Amino acid sequence: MAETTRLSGQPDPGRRDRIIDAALTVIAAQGVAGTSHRKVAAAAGVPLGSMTYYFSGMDELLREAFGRFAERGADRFDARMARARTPSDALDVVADSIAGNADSGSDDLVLTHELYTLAARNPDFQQITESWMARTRAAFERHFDPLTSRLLDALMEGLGIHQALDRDPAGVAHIIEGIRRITRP
Amino acid sequence: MAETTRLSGQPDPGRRDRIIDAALTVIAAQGVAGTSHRKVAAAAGVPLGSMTYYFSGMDELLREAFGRFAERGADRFDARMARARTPSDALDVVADSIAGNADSGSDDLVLTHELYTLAARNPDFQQITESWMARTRAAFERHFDPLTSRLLDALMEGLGIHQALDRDPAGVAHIIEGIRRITRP
Amino acid sequence: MAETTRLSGQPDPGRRDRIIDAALTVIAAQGVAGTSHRKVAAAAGVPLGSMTYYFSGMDELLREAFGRFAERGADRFDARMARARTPSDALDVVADSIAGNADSGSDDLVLTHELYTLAARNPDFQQITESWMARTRAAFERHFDPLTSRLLDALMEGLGIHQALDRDPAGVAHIIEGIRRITRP
Amino acid sequence: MAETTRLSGQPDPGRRDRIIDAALTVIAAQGVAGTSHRKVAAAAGVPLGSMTYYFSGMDELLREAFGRFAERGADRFDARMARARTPSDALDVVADSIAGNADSGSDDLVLTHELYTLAARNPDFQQITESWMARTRAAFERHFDPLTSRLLDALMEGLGIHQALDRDPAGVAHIIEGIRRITRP
DNA sequence: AATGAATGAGACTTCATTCAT
DNA sequence: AATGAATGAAGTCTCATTCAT
Repeated sequence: MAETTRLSGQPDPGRRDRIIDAALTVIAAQGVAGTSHRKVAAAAGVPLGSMTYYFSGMDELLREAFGRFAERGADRFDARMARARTPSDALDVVADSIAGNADSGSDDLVLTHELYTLAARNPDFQQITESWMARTRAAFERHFDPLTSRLLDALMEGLGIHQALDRDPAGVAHIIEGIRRITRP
Repeated sequence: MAETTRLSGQPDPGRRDRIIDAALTVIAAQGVAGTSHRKVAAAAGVPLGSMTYYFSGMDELLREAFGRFAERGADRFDARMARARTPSDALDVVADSIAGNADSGSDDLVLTHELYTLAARNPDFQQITESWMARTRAAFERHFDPLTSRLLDALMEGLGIHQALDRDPAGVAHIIEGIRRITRP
Repeated sequence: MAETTRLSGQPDPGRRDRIIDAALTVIAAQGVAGTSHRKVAAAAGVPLGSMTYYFSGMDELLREAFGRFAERGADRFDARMARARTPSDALDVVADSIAGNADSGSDDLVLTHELYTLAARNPDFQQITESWMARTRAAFERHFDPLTSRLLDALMEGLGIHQALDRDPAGVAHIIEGIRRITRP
Repeated sequence: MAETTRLSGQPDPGRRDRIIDAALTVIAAQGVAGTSHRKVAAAAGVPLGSMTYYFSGMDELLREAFGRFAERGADRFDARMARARTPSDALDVVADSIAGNADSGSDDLVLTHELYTLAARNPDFQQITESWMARTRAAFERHFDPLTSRLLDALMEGLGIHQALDRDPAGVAHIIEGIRRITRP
């Protein structure tokens, strides 16, 4: 992970970014509960002292990390929806997204839940989920009316979660049937 | 919380239960990440040493606490669905359940997310969510076919989450429309 | 280790003995530093409460355990020396005893050192080593004069220790040569 | 033991060494079984947190402490043997060394036994005793052939131990006689 | 006579944060 | 601007011992 050896005291413009990415890695692996300055510093290959130099504390680090995570998720979904030409294409994208959650230990899934957990208790993080949700719905609204978009978003969320937590997950056919029903006025 | 002074070493049959309930209280307030033996012991009004006397470690405590939480949730939902005489009654129950999530800081919501977060990484907790989901679906299947039950469950999950994380949550009318669509073959 | 299930409160005459033997097993495996009432109780298959019922504390237990260990060691050596008919036989016994220490992790070796360590600091245990030494010398004096016995005992001790701690231990021929020299006036 | 008050966070180059020496003091007084981070920290006059800052755990501390102890012992013996001009001088050194063990509670004796006890079970410590023994023998081999050196070393070891554990220890005359015999081919 | 229940003390360790450099 | 050194607080856990039964 450390590219070239760097002399102490040399400027290192990307360092803050690297720390944020390392934080996401550590959180995915050990959970927010198991994340510490030390572990993140080790994962990022930076001295421990950097942690409180670049971030006021663990909270700021978590906020930035999950902010980036949500933004990336929204960007990705946005891009895929932008490529969809017809509502039918859009539904395929949704079905694919849900089916992609299938393996329960994926980093994305884990991080999503960690974020929701923080958001359930803390307004700072709720703001992150709120924006993410808004962008997802906006992406839907390229193809569907607002109510349908909202319902579709909720169904996707619920199916995605169950997909991951279920030992006998729904097949693609069932997912498509759900999408079909919810998008039919 | 401590009723009568108790002599050292005296049996206290309800103590284990009290600790589990206290754990849920602490988790709801501070999250799994912020939960410690000390805090739970203080909340339960028991000495710190009791914690590892009754539980092999924090893990066992969390497992028991969330197991109880899930069971209670399933019992409650089961009971409400059992009282529903017609599919229409059942849908009312679902709509009520979802709308009940409205306040984002509710203990139930917070605990649910904490549980999902654990389940996303740990099979022991996944087993808890799995059973919960199974019981919820069984309750649905009193009134609907299996596929509809599964979709309804997912929609309820997704709407519930968004209900809580959304700053401008869906109104009851929208929820009902969603239920209507998903239950219509 | 537990033979037949025994009802609580039933007399169990051998229990004290079993605890002492279990203590030696635990000490051999984990050292005095790693020995606790709990571990010994578990090894002996008796309730924890028995420990302080039968023994005033860890000290008494250690004293009894090492007392028995030393006695057994002395008995064994005594018996072997008693079977020796000539001084030459006796020397063979000594050589065999020393060579027997070869594997450094043997229980006897470990326990011997644990005992010496206690004796180096505590008169109670010094009394145990003192008696053991006295019996060993008495066994020697069946065949040798007191001074030779004493020297032989010391050489046996030293060779035994080095035998065990040395990665390239002395061969039997060297041991015999040592015995030859020390017994020659 | 703490000289001047020191501001929190200030470097203190000698501290690691002081902890190691304090550890030896505590071990000599209370045994490995009775040694804890707390006690060593108190003896060294450092905060408890320093213990795991400087040493990965108790094991590393013990290894370093006994490593230093053995090295010092070997240095001392080496120096004394280096001053011996003739084999006869050398034998005097040996006799003195053995007689020096006379008081059973001496720190050196106690520490030696603690070390042997650890070495009997743990290869890391066996390596320490092994090097010590090698250096002792090398010192002997300045004056004697290898076999005699080895036997002499063993006799010294055994006499030293018995000297300490014996309530009626051998007099110097006996010790000298032993040395005389073992060095006579 | 014997023990299950319980706990206070203390074990090791991790950690976020401070501070002089 | 950046960090290595250091520490107090708190974490989990083990333990010997006490006591009512």
